[in-house]
Amino acid sequence: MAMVEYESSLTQTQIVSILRKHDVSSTQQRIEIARIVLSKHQHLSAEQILAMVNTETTKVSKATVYNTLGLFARQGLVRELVIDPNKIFYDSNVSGHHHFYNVDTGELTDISNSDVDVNMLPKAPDGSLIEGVDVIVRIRQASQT
Amino acid sequence: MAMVEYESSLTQTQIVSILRKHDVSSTQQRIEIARIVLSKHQHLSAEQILAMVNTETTKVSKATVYNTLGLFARQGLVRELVIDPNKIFYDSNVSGHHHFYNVDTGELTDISNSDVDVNMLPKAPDGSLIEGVDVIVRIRQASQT
DNA sequence: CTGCTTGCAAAGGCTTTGCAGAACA
DNA sequence: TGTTCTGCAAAGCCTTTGCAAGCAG
Repeated sequence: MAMVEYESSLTQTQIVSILRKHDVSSTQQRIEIARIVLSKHQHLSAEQILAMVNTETTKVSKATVYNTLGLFARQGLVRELVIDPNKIFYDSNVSGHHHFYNVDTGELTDISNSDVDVNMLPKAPDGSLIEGVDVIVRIRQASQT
Repeated sequence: MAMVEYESSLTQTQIVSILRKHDVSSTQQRIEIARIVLSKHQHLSAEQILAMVNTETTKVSKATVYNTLGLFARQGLVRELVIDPNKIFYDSNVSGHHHFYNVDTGELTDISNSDVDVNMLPKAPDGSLIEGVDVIVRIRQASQT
């Protein structure tokens, strides 16, 4: 009773397929982590993922969680969000979108890409090319007066 | 010989005045740090600032550099840039502008505010208000083929 | 003088690493 | 069976903190 509640339910087979598509070989632990991270679009810290994974059946060590998340990020399965000075957030939504960051609560909220219109005039300097654009809208609790 | 080369030269009096304007009382160390940080628009890590300050006459401890930069940020003298997972950059350019971030080199370059047109459609959720918008354009070395 | 500031070093939080045992193909 | 992966704990990096001595007004 009282089991996990994922929004989208990815089958083990689907997860394995996704991992393989990103050149990540499947292991029990990676599947568990992927299940948490990929099933739902949200922003989780390594610490949170560690906790969520270990609420479940399988126990995964801290080292493996960190290493796996780093691997996932390198392989493009998740996106690393660097917003908070002392925590990396992992976002399974790899497609272009942006974020509200509540500086008071540390809360992170999605902004749909279509809600932000960024007209980039400058081209990347030198011989560099644009890889992505992150827009972080820092918000703060409005004073209730 | 072989002295420092600051772009704009702020006099001690000017620095003191700026600090005071931001409710920061003046001390020898804060003035030294401010001289480095405020004289020129650039992106420096605490580590770099520590090194630059201690190249000079006055020696400032690591703790004081970190604490002072935190203080400066809180008082609006500088802006903390959270872009690199394991380093905070301090930007003396407090006015609205954005950044190129070269993921290969870690290099940070300014984008003038006028070069980016962000049309923010979504309003901040709840009773929150927008404090600022950070746009980070991740760039990467173009493959020379 | 009285309080704020500095500095040293130790502590702290997050993440990475080394290496032996375990799991996978 | 060979290779890759996991896990534990220790190490590492950046930053913060505690507390005594020092400087500012």
